[in-house]
Amino acid sequence: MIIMPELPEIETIKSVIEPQIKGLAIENITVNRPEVIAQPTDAEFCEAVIGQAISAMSRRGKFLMLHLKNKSRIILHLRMTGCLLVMPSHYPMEKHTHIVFHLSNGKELRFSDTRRFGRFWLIRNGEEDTYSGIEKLGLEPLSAECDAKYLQSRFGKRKKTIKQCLLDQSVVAGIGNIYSDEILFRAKICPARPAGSLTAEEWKRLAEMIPERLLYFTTKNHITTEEYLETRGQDYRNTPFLQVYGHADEPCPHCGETLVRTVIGGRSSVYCPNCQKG
DNA sequence: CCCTGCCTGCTG
DNA sequence: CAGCAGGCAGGG
Repeated sequence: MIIMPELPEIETIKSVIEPQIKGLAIENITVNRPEVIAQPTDAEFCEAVIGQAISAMSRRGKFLMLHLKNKSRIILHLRMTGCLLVMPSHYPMEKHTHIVFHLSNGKELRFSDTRRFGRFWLIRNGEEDTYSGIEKLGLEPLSAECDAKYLQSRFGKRKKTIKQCLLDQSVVAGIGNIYSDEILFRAKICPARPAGSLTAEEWKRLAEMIPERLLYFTTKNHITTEEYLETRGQDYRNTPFLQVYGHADEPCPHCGETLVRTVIGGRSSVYCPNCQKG
């Protein structure tokens, strides 16, 4: 199943890509689609990045960052279909490859993106990032501060549904449409519930299930560098473990009731009407 | 608060 | 060939 990258997938990509590029210099860049570079211009981006070594890679929410030796950083967001691959330069280029970083070991870091929603930003040392949106992100869902008290304080008075709240990156960063459904299923909360109606017990279960599910699916995603390359970074291995997303009209894995698909905030949502009572 | 635009490929 | 998939910005 093709799924869009959320926190567990971004973690997977980082864990596969970082060891392959860390310490290498970016010797040249090929930009096939300049519009993929959102800030600054593609010419300035290349000028600032070429010759720099990559010191580390990190994740924040669904963003990835390449930290360069001169303390500038490349920020990227894969959005729906973005993909990073490290390949020998003679390997056939994936369709929709928009940016290629030519590395000092002869390999290439390639960014491909079918739907072309993914974006790159370059933030120079000392420059404030007012561009990428990374500064507007809320808490990391795996951090200790992201507890029941925090969730209730930020969401507890909202009229919108709890599902829409979980997708609000300015409160908790990294959850998308798939894992919001998976988290709410385990927390036994109907996605259509107004956030303001959740009980103390439900906030507690939700706060527990957010890191539990994200870590679980991150673990299930584990893949070797070779397997990642063979599958062109398209095979997220945790999909067989999804309990509700993609399983509408199938029996609930917990109670057997038929799972229901609805639309909440314009997003396809699947839940169990028995386990997750409205 | 909700809606649209951005994109391509897959499905019915 | 219309409809859908969904992250996020921007606008009404």
